[in-house]
Amino acid sequence: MTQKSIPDIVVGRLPRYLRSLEYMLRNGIKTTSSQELGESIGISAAQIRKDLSQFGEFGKQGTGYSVRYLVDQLQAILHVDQSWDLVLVGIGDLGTALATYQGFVHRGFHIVLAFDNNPIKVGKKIGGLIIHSMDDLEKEVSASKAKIAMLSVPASAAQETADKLIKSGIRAILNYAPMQLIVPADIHVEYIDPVTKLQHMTYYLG
Amino acid sequence: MTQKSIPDIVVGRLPRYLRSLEYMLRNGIKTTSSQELGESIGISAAQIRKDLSQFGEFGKQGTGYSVRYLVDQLQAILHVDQSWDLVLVGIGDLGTALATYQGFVHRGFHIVLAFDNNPIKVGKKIGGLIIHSMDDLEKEVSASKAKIAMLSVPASAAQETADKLIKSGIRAILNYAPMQLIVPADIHVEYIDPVTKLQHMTYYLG
DNA sequence: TCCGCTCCGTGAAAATAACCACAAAACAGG
DNA sequence: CCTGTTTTGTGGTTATTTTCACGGAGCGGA
Repeated sequence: MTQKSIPDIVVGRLPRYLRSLEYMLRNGIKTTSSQELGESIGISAAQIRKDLSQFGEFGKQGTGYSVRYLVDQLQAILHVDQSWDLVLVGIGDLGTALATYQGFVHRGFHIVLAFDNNPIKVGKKIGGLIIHSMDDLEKEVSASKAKIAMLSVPASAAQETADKLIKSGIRAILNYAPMQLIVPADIHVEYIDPVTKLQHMTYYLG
Repeated sequence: MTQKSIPDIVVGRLPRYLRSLEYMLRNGIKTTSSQELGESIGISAAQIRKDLSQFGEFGKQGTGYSVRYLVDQLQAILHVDQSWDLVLVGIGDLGTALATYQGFVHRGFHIVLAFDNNPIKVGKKIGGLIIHSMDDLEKEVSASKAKIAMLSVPASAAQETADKLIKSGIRAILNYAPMQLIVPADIHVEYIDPVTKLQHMTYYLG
């Protein structure tokens, strides 16, 4: 079946398919087609069929895809048919927003540990979590089963913090700090930098 | 010279080059090479040279690139050698974080208008801005010179809000709502959905 | 049952993107 | 002014990604 590895660019599209399909599911749409799904997310129908075919045959000719079934399959492929624990490091304005954001829980991601190095914040509660000292990071993270961290510390502290997280067993980092992290090859990093996105758009605004 | 249009994927890398170069500039590094720049952001040297060559010749053989000069050039290419006004719609936890985030101002983006439809919030101040009612959105945005909006409203309100923004002269939207927007071809939209990024990573975490 | 539509999965083709490798420019040291 | 080293910009090649287009399965109606 899928012995040779799937291109990362294909994997990156699957969450977008899933998001749109989950929306259909909530709205009671039972069946869809590659055509319809493609139009809803701005991707060609052929592309969607090709992407999905990398993982198996999920549709029926003449009918299309069962939304429920395809959601289940994509969740399994992306391993989001289980709940994931998250670690949150850096409880500034952004970290606070992340800690209280309801969208994570609804989609299977639970923040279980929060850290900040500001002594005034340590011990306080945020979104049901006690803020721990950065000094306890390695101990606490190692003791947890979290494999994913969200990093919302200042750029100047990001690399150092990432190193500690990796040493503590973290395997994937969602980095909100506006800088590139240097990590071992088996650690996955994704970046969220709104300014980078804005600058991409200003190119076209002439 | 560069009459035929530059691939979007190339444009998307320029902000990353710029970010790294600005970091070098702050640290007093006067000169760099495609090799060094590439290593700092995990992109091949050949790729960087090829990308830059789409816009002109910025380096010197044997020497490399003047960091200062290349920063200036990239800023001009991306049109971030000027300040840009932003509109922020949706002042929940995330919107609040965006309103107070210092990283925008430092990199030339100024939030000039903030909107929320919650009457309790309207009239209050956030990060030096008065929160306006959503009812005044079209009037206020049309009167401003902002061309870019950040959208941090609930998914259910995103499309409707985007439509109003576009009607008011907005040409680019940074969408934080976890849903695809349907917009005219000449409107630019970029998406920030952390859950999508997390799901991309869980694929590899098996 | 047969016909007309729909729509998947896929091999082949086309289009894009990334990489390689080299001529030539820059410069430092003798 | 010559030599050795560095590093750009780029034509050519390779690799990846997207699109095309078609056989055939599914389904509904007559």
